[in-house]
Amino acid sequence: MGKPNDLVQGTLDLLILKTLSLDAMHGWAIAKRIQQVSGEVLQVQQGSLYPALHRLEQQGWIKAKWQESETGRQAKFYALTAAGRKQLEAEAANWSRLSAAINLIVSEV
Amino acid sequence: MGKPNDLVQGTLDLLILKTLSLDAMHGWAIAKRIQQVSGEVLQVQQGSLYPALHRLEQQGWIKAKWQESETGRQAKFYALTAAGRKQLEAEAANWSRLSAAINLIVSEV
DNA sequence: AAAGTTGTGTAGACCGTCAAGGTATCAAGG
DNA sequence: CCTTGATACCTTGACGGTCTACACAACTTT
Repeated sequence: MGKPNDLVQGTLDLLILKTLSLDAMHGWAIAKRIQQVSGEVLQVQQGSLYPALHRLEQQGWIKAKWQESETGRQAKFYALTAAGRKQLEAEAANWSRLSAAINLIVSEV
Repeated sequence: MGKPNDLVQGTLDLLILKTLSLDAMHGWAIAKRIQQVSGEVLQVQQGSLYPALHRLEQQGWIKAKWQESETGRQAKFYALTAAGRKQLEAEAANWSRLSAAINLIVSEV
């Protein structure tokens, strides 16, 4: 099933921020949730996930805290910051703008 | 105007193929047309355009022919091949699939 | 004469993703 | 007890598409 690309380049930050806006969770859970909600279409590789999380944390858009996971193990829970909420809005707007523009082309007659 | 990214990474091939499916045209005109049809949202830089055209030609999806442009100058006109039409279908389907999946996440409540 | 438009092209840097590996803990099955 | 699989974190290196910034050429406009 894994088609050529499992992600659209540049949208991972948006996906993570949006997912975290619903609930704080750890990296592993974020990946699982994106995969599940997208109907198994989007696959987040760990080599994409963790660098992205560190990137977002460094930008101050998310904040990490070690906590016990549902399975009783220590896991790094990420939560959206205020700046992250703003960034999410900006990225979501940008995505709408760009995907709408692309659809204009694709549906051209 | 010029936001961070003028394109969504990985969609340029689709945009070019789709544009050429309506009419054979030269590179410069392709870029202008994408920009115009998208309402000036999508900007195709020359450093993206020409490599992409060469890539597509090498894949056998488009074919070049020198012809006189509307302004009376020589220009390289590109036309979609049969394989290119197939590729366009595949890329369009993939875009639908992926963008729909992303929208599922983004519009999550 | 200079500047702008059309038109093609390249070089190098940038950066996000992917493939592939590593570490560790815990649960379940043989 | 030992292995397998799931959970959970992480890094390294390669890859590839896009961007910035150039260069070149011909023709038009100011």
